[in-house]
Amino acid sequence: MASMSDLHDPLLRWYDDHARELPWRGPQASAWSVMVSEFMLQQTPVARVLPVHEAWLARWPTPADLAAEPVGEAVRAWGRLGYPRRALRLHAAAVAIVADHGGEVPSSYDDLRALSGIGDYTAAAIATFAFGRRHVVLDTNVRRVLARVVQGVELPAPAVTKAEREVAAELLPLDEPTAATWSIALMELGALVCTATRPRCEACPVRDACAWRAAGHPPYDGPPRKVQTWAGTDRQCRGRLLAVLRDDPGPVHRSRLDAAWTEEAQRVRCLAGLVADGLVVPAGPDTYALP
DNA sequence: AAAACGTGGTA
DNA sequence: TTACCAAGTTT
Repeated sequence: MASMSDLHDPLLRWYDDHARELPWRGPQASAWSVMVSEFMLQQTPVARVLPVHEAWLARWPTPADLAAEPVGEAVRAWGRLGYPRRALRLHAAAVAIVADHGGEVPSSYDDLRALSGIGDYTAAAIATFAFGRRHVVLDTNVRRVLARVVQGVELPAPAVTKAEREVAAELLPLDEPTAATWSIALMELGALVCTATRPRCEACPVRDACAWRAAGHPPYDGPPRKVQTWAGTDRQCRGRLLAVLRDDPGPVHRSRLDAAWTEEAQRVRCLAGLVADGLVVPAGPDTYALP
């Protein structure tokens, strides 16, 4: 069993030396900037978030700025980040922040958690990284790092377990600012060194305390991890249809959507789904637009 | 509790 | 080229 100092001191020191400079990090970043980044980073790599985040903050520097616009503008500005419902939810969260929190991003976990699009991870992340609160921040990076270093396995279980949460809670430093740095350092290590494939163990600051390394890097042997299919799926169809709307300034005729996806039954079903989700609105007898 | 939900980079 | 993966949330 590794002692606390075997992990904490080397990792905190490593973060101090190797942390990337990102626009949503550091004392100059607003809570809103942090919140926008967390929405965009849900399942989307940093490199693709960077330019969209910058444009977003330039256009909507506060929640009130976004809340004042039609939600369709948020969907359009979301661009090709993927999972466009996140844009809907971010807009809804901005509206709620104006209505219920005086236009300021709330600082408590519970208030954050109550906003649309904010689950356990994002609430903890915003409370921690924007406000310095002390919460367990358990994202895919942290889970992987702890699975390896503490549990000695290559990858964590498909879903978060109680044991995992307990390990993370025990390791979280008591001091608030240190807890925040610890969490972001764990995430950074997972993103840069302790990666899902081909981890750079030789560059790892906690390799001497790593249970997975000590065990000889045994391969993952848990339940099979499901692979997302893509070609021909509703997800791809929805993406195509929404791209047509997004790339055109005004309402578009149904024929434009028909041209984007040949299989009719699926196209009709997906368009109905987009409308039901609030990502698309009928704008006339045969035209559609962003909301 | 499992499935749905986008997109593009990398090996 | 196919497979895997990327700071999850919702139903």
